[in-house]
Amino acid sequence: MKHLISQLNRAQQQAATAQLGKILVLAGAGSGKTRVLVHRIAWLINEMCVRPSSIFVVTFTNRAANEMRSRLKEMLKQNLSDMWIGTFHGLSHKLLRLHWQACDLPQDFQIIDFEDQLKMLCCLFRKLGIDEEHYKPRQAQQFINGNKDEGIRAVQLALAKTAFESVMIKVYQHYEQMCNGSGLVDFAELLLGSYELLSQKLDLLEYYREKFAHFLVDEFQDTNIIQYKWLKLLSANARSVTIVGDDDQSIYGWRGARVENIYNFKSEFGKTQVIRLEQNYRSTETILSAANAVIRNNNGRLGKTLWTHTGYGEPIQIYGALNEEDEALFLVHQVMQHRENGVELEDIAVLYRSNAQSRVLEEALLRSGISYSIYGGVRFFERAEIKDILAYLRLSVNTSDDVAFERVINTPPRGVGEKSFQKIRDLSQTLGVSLWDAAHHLLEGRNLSCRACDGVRHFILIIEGLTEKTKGSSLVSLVRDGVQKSGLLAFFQEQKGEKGRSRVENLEELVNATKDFKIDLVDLEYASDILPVTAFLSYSTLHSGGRSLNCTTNGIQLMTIHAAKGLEFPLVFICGAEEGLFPHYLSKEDPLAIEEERRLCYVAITRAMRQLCITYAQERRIFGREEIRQVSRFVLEIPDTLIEEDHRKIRVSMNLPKRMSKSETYKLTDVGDNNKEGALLGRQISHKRFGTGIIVAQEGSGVQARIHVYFDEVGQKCLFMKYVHLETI
DNA sequence: ACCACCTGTTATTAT
DNA sequence: AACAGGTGGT
Repeated sequence: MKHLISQLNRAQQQAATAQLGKILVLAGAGSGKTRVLVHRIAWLINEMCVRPSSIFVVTFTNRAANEMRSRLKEMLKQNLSDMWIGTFHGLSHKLLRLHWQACDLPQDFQIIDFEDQLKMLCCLFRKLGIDEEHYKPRQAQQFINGNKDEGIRAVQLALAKTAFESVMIKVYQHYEQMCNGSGLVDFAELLLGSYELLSQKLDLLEYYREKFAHFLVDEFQDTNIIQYKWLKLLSANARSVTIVGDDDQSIYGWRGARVENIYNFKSEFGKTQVIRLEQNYRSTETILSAANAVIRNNNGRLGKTLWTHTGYGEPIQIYGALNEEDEALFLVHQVMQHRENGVELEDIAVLYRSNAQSRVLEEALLRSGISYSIYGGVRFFERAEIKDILAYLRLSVNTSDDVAFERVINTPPRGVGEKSFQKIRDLSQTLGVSLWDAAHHLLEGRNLSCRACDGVRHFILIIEGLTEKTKGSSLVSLVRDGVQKSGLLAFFQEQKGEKGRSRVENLEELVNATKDFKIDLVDLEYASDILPVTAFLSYSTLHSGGRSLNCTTNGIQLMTIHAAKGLEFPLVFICGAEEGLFPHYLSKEDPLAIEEERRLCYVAITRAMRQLCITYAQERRIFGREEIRQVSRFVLEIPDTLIEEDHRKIRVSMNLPKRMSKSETYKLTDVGDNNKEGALLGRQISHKRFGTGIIVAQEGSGVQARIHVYFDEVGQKCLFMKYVHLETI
């Protein structure tokens, strides 16, 4: 152990070996916080004789939890299955599974994702006859989740002051009933439910307080109100609480996260030892200075400045592309060049603000033959065909699951159309029973058309067949059965083209995935009587993040900045650094939101170890229309001295993207002949206000004629020929 | 009931 | 540019 500890720096050692009690570790990006946490746990076990079963570790992502567990296993070489380690949601889920009876939940309750939740709310809006012009289901979703994140139930809400509020409260109430009736639990409910469980069943609370004496929490700046209360409740008698966080990396305010939690920790938890980790081991000085320069523009920080002695390294490269296709082309170009210089593709990451940006980049990469993998986006378990088959499985364990019923009663089409389904819905409402039961009643009542009757009957048989299999057979054979008997496989096989093929492939991939699925993946090994399907279904929604199931991590990696948090790469590209995109236009009104965007930028920059390249497009297609864009303010906050100045070489040598060259009004030819269009390209010119520059593009004709000029001093500008007086040099 | 086609609408970020 | 929802023909 001494040997292990000696590998840490002073501050890290201090944190890892601190005396029991409350410890707040302010850990800057790349300062080795995971390392500290792992060593701290190892220290507790080895030096303080703490039993693993009394340790409780909370992280934010499954990835972080897995990494920590495997690092610990390697370091300690002992069985750690008694230690509770997981995400807030994962651990809450575990509590609910273990104590489902005390929570008044059905044993096979299922977790619903965002999409399911929204569908339920849409359904509810129709049922309650709410005017969808004025009130949107999306707003209700926000309202409900927002309140749940703060630990507030519908009944606890203050009386409505506005019409809007009263509608929302009504929806919230009905939504709760609907979830209870169907045995469904949403993400926020996992936390709220387990919080209420602990605060209401005092014997359980006592038990867990006794059991867990040591708490460790990662990414504390991202906790929301209910997570904070949950933690506080559980750790009231703890002998040690170690929290790690960085207020500069708080990027989940929109999900209810409160940075204040980290500011108030000292006063709330009592005597606290604060340790700062400010030495960065990840990035070059250049990258770090850029990050520091950007984040300095935020107010109310706890304040810390990262330093390193790894040398300056490469300057930060900035590329202002003509449009998003040019940006993608540039990326391809750069990646190829780096590959020639011996950089592994795995060491390259491409980060962007929103998922929609990935498409153009993907297309360019695909054309160039550079392999890549994408993290996030439309994730595997969120694909329509996968959710369809999961809906069959959900019904097979719980026929009250109305969302699942609604999803697949007529997928694939089996003659139960809108009319018939409405009958089922009506009956379910008048009798106050599930859609499934209503369908049963309706069959007896002979109120359906022949075709619909056959369809419903067939559907019921499929589900009942699957239910039989949930007990005896293996998970694989159940899923394989579901894929076939549901008719989904055949349905997709008949679909022509790329779409149908990929859907069939995905179904096959799902079957394969179930082969090596183990219950302990869900961390539920204690809930021994849980059905394998239920465990699998829970896993599928809780771990929906992450790459598609086949873990091909070769090639460059594409992901949103949010998804990149906690990761590091030798070479990082940040794409779409434009006003309106990053910072996002929905954030620009609110100064606090802008600060969060800036923190996001800080996170993005600090992912890079050796080299950073930032790109933006001067024109981008938004809603199909081309819009002129401006470079992100965050880029302007980076000092010039850190930035590579000579962009011209790249710019002029680049081919123009196909969208441009196809267009009639935008022809480009060799430089040299003044009579041809595009002849001015590459010419050096001087402008009385902007100074000297180089012409990089030319478009339009007559009065519309304009040129794009890259000026040495002020960057790229678009100028109308008829207004400017230029001099060629 | 289902399919093909048309039209208006529209988007952060994600456990 | 993509997508949900509506329309009209089979």
